[in-house]
Order: sequence, then structure tokens, then C-alpha cells
Amino acid sequence: MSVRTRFAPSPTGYLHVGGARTALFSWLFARKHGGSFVLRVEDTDEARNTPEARDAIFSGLKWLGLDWDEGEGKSGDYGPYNQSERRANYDPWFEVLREKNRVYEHDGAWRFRFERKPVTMHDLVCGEVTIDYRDESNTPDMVIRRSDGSYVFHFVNVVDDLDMRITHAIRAEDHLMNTPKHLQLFEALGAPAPQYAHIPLILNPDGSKMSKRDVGAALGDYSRQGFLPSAVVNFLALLGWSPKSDEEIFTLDELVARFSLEAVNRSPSRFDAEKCAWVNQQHLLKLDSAAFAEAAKPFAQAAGLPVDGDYPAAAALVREKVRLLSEVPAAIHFLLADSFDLDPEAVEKVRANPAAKDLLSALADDFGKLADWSAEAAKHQIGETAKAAGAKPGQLMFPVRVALSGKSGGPDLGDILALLGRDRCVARLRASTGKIG
RNA sequence: GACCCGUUCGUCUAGCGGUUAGGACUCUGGAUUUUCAUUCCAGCAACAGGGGUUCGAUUCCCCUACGGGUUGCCA
Repeated sequence: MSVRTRFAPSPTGYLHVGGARTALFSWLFARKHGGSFVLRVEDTDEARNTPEARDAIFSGLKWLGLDWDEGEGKSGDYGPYNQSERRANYDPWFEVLREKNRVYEHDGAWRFRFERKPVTMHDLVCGEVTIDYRDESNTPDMVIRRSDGSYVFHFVNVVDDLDMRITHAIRAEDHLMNTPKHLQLFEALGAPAPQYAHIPLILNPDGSKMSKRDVGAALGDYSRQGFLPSAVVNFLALLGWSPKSDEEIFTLDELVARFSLEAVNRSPSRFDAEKCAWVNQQHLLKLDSAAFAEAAKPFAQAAGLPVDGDYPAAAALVREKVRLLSEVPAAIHFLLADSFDLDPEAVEKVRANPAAKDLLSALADDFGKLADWSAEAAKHQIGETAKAAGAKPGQLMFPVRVALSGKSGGPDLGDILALLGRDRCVARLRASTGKIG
């Protein structure tokens, strides 16, 4: 029997990073075993469902690269894949329970009669867990059908997993205590239950439960902040799962090859934005210049920078300098704009050397006389100008950087000189020297 | 409160009876780079506490503390 996993979100908010990771692990497990990944939308709570939330789920999964085999936009043998459209599937199973006298009416609602015995689950992550249903006060019979005739989560979740032939239900740990209830339902229905795997929750940096509104909770924020989907997937995989080696940077394909539920933790982990940014930087480093420029383009456009002409070349110069794509516009602004601001702190450092101003003026003159312009030629001239004034080349490099970019950090100076060209360099040298003096 | 799960550097983690407790992020130094960054090297930093079991416990058991989850006619 081939593996079938599912992701079963309810469309009541944006896609949460915890949900995204649950989806990731389910997807990885299915792909690892050549199985199917089903996307089922649990939209039975009409009051809280929104179309925006539905779209956030679909677009979020697509952004991460987690494609589903059955569900929204796909055909499949076990549909429909929206719970709101599955009413007809539930009634027959409810009848089975009624015939077996496993349900009884109470205040208009129908409750499932638990068998009063210890129930042991064999969780693929948590191991054996036993809940004693003889303690009725702790495990009251649960409502599975409301007085308005609609079915409750526990019942539809079980019936859907059954009807959809789900073999492995991978879900977050907040469902752990639901599992023996579901196991009882499967047993009463006379059907085999899927194997369950409960993965630990993701917490806030301070250890509190990460929920809506918390920083970093919404998956949609990550693209806006300049994260690459491959980096988010990579980082999420490292939360609660370990490759059991010192390697940390993986592509989605590499994760599929290495993933296993045995290597999933049992303890909750906190979300560390710093490390997530570092992982993103590592993924950025794997992009070639053209791909990097393309990925950063939306951010440049949003910042009002022109994305034709020098843009691709400018973006390429900062590929190794940024951790997030959102940092690109500020990093290349001086290369594409006509005017830029001088950072006061950088100017102070230049002023610390009394000779800097004269050196810059001399360099502007010498640059103007240069016939051939290239990174090498310009850098060579910096050395010559410095030497002529009895200074070391290094003493002039930093002032030139500040005069041309306004900042103390940035791309390689040779790259800056080459991209700006002789005339712009001379003009900026003169203009900035005046301001520095 | 009851029930369940968990607890290794600040954070993510390796470890499955005997290790100088390893790696990564962050931070701090240094090397390289005539600039910036990358890179490299070094350093700081952990087994929650108490009992057992054992020749020997971070590893196994119990208790306590702490954290999290569940306790809905939400999912």
C-alpha cells in the first residue's frame, strides 16, 4: 500500500509558520516514500472561514514549493476535498455508529460513547502514549454532531482520513490528546486508523506559544521581508528535525532524500529570526548573479529604483553583502540614483585623516586625465596618487569609498569604480570632497 | 485543578552507559583581503534539581521544579 499523507488546514487566518512546517513534514514524508500528498480544507466553521485565508493557504504552499497531488485545482479519486462539500460522505458513517449504539442524543446534539478502557497509541514521533478512558471525568463522551445537524471536527477528520485512505497523519502536537479519541472512532467504525505522528510546536523567541500576531508567525511575511522560499523551507525543516550530521543547508530535494520521522524531535523549539536570516544568506549565495538580480527586482521596484540599465550589474555587486533581499535597495541606491546622502559617521572617519581632503582633490584631477578606465586602472591610479602625496594606498581607499557611495561599507571598491565610470567618479569625488571639507 | 508531552551552550541541535559533551546561529578576538564583504582560525557558553540502578550516568527508573499541550455543540 502506498503512502498517503495530508495537510488539513482550516481557512480561518493566514498560513501560520507552524502550519507550514506541518505541511512541509507531511509533504517530505510523502515524497520520500513515493506517495501522495493530499490537501484537504477543513472549512466546517462557517463563521470563521474567509476566502482570503483559503488563498493564503494555497499561495503559501505554492511559494514554498509544496505541490499537492489531490485537492484544490487537482483531480483526485477521493474528493471533494473541501469538508463543506462532503456532507453526503458523513451521514452513512454516522448511521454505522447509530446502529452500533455508539452514539446517543443529548440536548439535541449527538455524543459518541467512548469505550471505557485504556487506549494506547503508537505515535511515530512520541512513541507509546496511553490515556485511560475509564476515568470518565477526564474523558467525557464527545459531541460529534451538533444540534444543527452539522458534524464536529473529530468525526469529519476521522471519516475523511478513512475515506481518503490516508496512511500517515502527520500533525502538530496540540492534537496529541485528540488521537485516542480518533482511535476509538476508527475502532467503532470498524476501520483501520492511519499511523499518527505528532510534531512539536514552534514557540516564540521568549518561549511562549507562537500564535497569530506574533512576529514571524505569518508565512506571507517572509516573502515580503526578502526571504527565499528555499531558505524558509530549509530553516523550518531544522526546527524539530535534524539531519543527524553537521550539514545545515539543504535544497528541497536534499531534504526529501534525508527526511525521516525517526529524526523528528519531541520537544518544542523557538523561532530564531537571526539564524533564519543566516540560512537565507546561504541560499542567496547559491544564486548566480542573474537569478539574484531577478529575485531582488520586486524590492528595487518597490523602493522606486530603476530596474533596467545598470540594475542587474549593481545588484550583482551586493549579492554577497546582504542577508535579506529587502536590504538590496538601500545597498545599491547610490549606484543607480543621481544623488545620495553622506553617512555622518563615515564622514567623521574620513575627517580623522587631515590629508584625506587633499588626496581626494588630487585623485579627482588624476582621474580626469586617465585615458583608459577600468577597475584595475582606477585602483592603480589611487595607489599612484597616494604615493605622489607620500601616503599609503590604503589611506586613500576608504575616503574614496565614502566619497563615491556615502557609506563606509558596500561593494568592492573596484566594482564601484568600474560601474560608475570615470566621469561620474570624478564628479562625485569633487562634490563629496566639498561636503567633507 | 486533572490528564498528557517535553527539559543538552542565550537560540537550533548531535549524543542513544565510559566523549577533552560535537556542530551551527549570535557575540568577542585574530588571519587573509592595499577598501567592503566573503572565507579561515581561535575564544566565550550547556547536560534543570534531587534520589536511585550500575564499577560507571547527559544517556535507564522515580520524585520535584519549570515549559508546553489538552480539558468546546473551534479546528
